[in-house]
Amino acid sequence: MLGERRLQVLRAIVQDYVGTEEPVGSKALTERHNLGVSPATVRNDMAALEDEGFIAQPHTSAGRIPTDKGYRLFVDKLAGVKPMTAPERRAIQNFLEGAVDLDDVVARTVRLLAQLTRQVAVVQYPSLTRSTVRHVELLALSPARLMLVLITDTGRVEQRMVDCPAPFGEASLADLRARLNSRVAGRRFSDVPSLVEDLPEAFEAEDRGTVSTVLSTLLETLVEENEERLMIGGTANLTRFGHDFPLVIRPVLEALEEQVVLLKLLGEAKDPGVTVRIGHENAHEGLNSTSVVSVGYGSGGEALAKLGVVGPTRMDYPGTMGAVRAVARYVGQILAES
Amino acid sequence: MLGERRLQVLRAIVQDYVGTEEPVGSKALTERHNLGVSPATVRNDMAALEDEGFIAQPHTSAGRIPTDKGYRLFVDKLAGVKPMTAPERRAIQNFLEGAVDLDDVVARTVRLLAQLTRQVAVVQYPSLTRSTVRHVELLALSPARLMLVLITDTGRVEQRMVDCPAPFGEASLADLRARLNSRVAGRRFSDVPSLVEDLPEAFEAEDRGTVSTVLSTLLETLVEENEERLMIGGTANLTRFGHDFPLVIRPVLEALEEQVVLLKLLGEAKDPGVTVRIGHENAHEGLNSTSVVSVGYGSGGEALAKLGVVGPTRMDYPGTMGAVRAVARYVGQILAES
DNA sequence: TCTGGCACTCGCGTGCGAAGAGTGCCAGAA
DNA sequence: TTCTGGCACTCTTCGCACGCGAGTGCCAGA
Repeated sequence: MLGERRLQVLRAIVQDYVGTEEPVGSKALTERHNLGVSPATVRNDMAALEDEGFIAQPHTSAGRIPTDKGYRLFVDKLAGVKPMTAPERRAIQNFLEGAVDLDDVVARTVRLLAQLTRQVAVVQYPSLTRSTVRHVELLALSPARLMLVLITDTGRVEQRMVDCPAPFGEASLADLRARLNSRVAGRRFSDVPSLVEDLPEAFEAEDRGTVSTVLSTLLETLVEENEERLMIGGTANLTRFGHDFPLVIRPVLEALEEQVVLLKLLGEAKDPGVTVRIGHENAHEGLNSTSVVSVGYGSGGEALAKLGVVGPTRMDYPGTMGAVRAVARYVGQILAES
Repeated sequence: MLGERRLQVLRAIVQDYVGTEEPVGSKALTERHNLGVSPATVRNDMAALEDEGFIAQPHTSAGRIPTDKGYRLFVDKLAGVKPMTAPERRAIQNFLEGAVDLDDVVARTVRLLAQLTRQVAVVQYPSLTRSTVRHVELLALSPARLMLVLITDTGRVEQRMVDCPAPFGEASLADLRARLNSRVAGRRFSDVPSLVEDLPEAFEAEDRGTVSTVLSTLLETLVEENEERLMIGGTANLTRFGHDFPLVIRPVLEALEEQVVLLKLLGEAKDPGVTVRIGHENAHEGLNSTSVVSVGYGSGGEALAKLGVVGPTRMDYPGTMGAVRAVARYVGQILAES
């Protein structure tokens, strides 16, 4: 069992280490924080904290640095979420409000998060399947070639080419478009499969092949694997990683290039609030020396997608969590308005 | 005036330095390349090359490394473009052919270029204004709110919200959509402004305000500044930059984050073929120790946009130029098919 | 349970010397 | 005139020893 003062010592170690990037010793601790006890006492506490695995020494005769477990305790018990100041909130709102379309919203969000947290920002596009259909458009490019365009209420647009098995008349096209929209507009994409399955039956035999092809293209587009997109930014902040950084930065950059990895990373966070995954808690090996702070965002109650930042385990957790939470909130508002 | 052998010496220096990443000395040169002369002779040539500014010594008693001017001479006179091998060409084609939409084409191109050249890849989306209009769609989201969707023949889709000054009936909407498309479909986006300027006159007075609003939104979307988008990838390759890399990588990452900088960078290259900008030839300061190899690509004769790579000045120019040229060619084909 | 003291460890910076790579220059050969 | 071998010189790099200082662990006493 850890006493109250030991927790204070851990908190002080985390704060100092995050600030100075250098192992922190007992003397420095007593000087910078008025713990009311002597360095010797702090040393005893540190020894205990080390036994429990919350802090470690890089080598004998150096100060202590927090372990992943130590950061975990800090995040869970010792620190809250630091709320944004009013000017910061205004700045966020102003910055996001100028966005002209969804791509722009996402791009601005990435920039904003990267600037606020001074870390690498990751923003997922709103999920297709969890959005609702605003409109489905079908365009005839040539008699046997269609373009299918899906538009969500969040402003996301997906388009696909469809090669028809047989020529498809303008009248049939208009018919299909109208039927399709009357069935699915305003409904959730996840309900689309069941809403359209009997649609071919409403058409003449000669058109059924094409209708089926269109529908299967539509359904393929909604498959999990395709629907997830994301944008990252602020990679220049990786250079602030630390002294040993050439070794660390490589795998991180590689992981960031793999969208699959990132999507899994964000997907793992089930918590409705801000989720923090520290160091080895991240399944991906290249990210073992990073922490990921993420949160869901959405226009209504439900989360449409996730956003977050990736940074060194040695990061300002309260501030980062505050920034991530605030940005998510405003992005949700912006999407609801559009 | 430089003799033939001196040029050979320069070529050998560039090749060795690119391979080994280490300053190359006179002895090593004579051993690895059979120049038919002794190290002493090579030393004299090197002294001459140094006087002319083609090579330099990092410090006395080290080998020579090429200067920007040296690379420039190498690229212009001493090396050609190394064509891709047949298997490489097949791999490129296979990789690009699986693309499902334009975003996918661009994303795949970026990955491909990054893998082939092992450098940072940059791909610009096909220019809007230089494409032709496939379709313009107008959707009523609410009585006074429209969504404008532009689709190009390269598969690019742009959407914008339009807030109407007055409610706009379904019939007027269909009318506007039909008139708009009959005027601009199949035409180049750059011609759109002049094609639509008298369109409001065809409508009732009460609808003219809305029509004008729609048109001005349309024209704004075509403004140069908005129309350029790009995607980058392969930033993990920056870690292969060199030993001194922490200092170099930072400004490069920062420059890469600034789309404006990159767009200017690509825009500067006027050459119809592969363009190489070496070190200080790049206007942007952060990129002074990098070279940019770029080329235009397009479905027809005209370049729709640019793509290229950013890497250390110490790069394999012939190979990189070959890869960039080949990828551009295949991307052009893919876009022409879609 | 806390505190002051003390011996101990160990990383880090510094200085020095040897080794090695590479150069510039010169005199002689082709 | 051009190339070549030889030689002295310059610097960088590496290994090593040394001292300093930060920080620890432990112990006896308050």
